[in-house]
Amino acid sequence: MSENVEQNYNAKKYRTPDGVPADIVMFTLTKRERKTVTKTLPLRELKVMLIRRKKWPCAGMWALPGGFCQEDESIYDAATRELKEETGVDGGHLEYLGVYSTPGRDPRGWIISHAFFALVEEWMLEQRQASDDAGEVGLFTLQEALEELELAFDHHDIITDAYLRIQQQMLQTTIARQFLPRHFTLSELYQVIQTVVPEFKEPNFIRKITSTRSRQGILKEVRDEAGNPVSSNQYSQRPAQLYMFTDHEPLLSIYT
Amino acid sequence: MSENVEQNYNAKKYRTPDGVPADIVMFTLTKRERKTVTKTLPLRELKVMLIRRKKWPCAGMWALPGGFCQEDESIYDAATRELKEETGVDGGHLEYLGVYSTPGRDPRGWIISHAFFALVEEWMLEQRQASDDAGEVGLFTLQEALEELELAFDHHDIITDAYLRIQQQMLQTTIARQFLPRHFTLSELYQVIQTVVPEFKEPNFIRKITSTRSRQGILKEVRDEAGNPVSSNQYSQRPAQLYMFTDHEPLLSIYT
DNA sequence: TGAATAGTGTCTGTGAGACACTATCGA
DNA sequence: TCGATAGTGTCTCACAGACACTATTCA
Repeated sequence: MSENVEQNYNAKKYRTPDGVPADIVMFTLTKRERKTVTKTLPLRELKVMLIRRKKWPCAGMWALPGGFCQEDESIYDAATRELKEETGVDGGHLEYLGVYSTPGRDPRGWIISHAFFALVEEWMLEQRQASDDAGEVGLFTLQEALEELELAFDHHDIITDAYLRIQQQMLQTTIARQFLPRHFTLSELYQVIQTVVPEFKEPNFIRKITSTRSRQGILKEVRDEAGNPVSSNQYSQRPAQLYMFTDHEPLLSIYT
Repeated sequence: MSENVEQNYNAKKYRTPDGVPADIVMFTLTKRERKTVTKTLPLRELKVMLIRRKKWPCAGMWALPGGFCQEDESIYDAATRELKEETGVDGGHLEYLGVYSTPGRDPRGWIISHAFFALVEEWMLEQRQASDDAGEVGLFTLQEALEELELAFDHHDIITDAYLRIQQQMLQTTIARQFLPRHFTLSELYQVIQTVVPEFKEPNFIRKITSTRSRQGILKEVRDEAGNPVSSNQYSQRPAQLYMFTDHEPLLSIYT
């Protein structure tokens, strides 16, 4: 019974885990300008950063970046530290995903891994590629990562879960802002959503999002000092109204 | 760097955690018949089960039931096992909540706790109250647990998080089914939602939920073999149509 | 002028929301 | 007949969804 375990508890009297790492699924949205006669939206792709392992176990296989948690930090602290070590940046979106603890998942012993996912900008990962102790680093599309690569440990499961989670978050929260500049056009927003969630189809997207009720205050138009709407023609011939996210996160319900 | 840690990894060469417990926030919806002249809905209250600790640390304080994870099981297995030990039942809703790892959260050492929440029926907890090795067991409303009791470790945080999570899940998934019989009336459903999320107010609940579009197929009417609608007057003079949940879980989006 | 993207006009159908009204049954 | 819950009638307004149309800019 749990109470007996607790009342007799004494560190090292029982078998304890051999390590508690934090592994991070680092997503980025790459953006490549297209060479066309007229202005167009850039191509965007959702990619995940992996490193090729050099040592046992799983030498030569691709794995998530991560590292062991230390006694004087929380798991979240460890993930923050790893993210900074890998990208050179603190800040950005870092969110807990879950725990992976199936017995035998790591040949080194009883290793309980905590997965996070991070949304980072592409240039942050380029720094990482320059660092030398890193080993080989790669940016892969989700399809490549999940269907073509040989992944270490249970990282295939972790990436699958992270992909599902980021898709859900993309539709239910405003994390799209992590992949956009502060001011953006509705086409850009739509493109970001569709890049992460290809199933998302809204033919009347602009219509719906600009009708006050349904956007529920998550967006507002950008206006200059004089109160005039601000638009941009960076990606199109005709200038498009710029929008920004508000601080409001709506509460969804299946019953309303 | 994480790679160096990994390449030199050797169990017990580094400081490792002193234990990885699973703690469970067991919610139940109590149901008490009211003595009135005519039939009425029962009173319902959301409660959480706590046990009073008998030993150091936090002796005498109220704590979440839980126990240490063993090497040959996953954290989820450990939670399942604990849930069964506490309630005598396997099955029911058990869901991962998160990890609690702030340094110093447990005076016994480096203890990383994994929290779950479970939705159980009241009678399952009564069995637990009968078992003797258990120590004192109590069922408390959320307000009592969070504002009046002295809680062990960081269990106040865990219960707060679990409460927010169950409220979110109540509105965004069909976990309400865990608190209802297979066939139920819309008043019962509304009451269950309101018990868990008091802020939820829908004056036209029946109207909205019975209009095909907005209920999105999560509910369907109960019909008998002949295809006639089935109703019940268990809680009201006038019989009410019975409904049941379908297997459909709708996908919500802030953008549609 | 044509290509490419940004938006609007307009119509139909349907849900939201409010509020008063009727229905059913048993005490 | 009254109390208590279940459910409907009806009205207004706003949004959803479709589709054709106009607007803006630059090569």
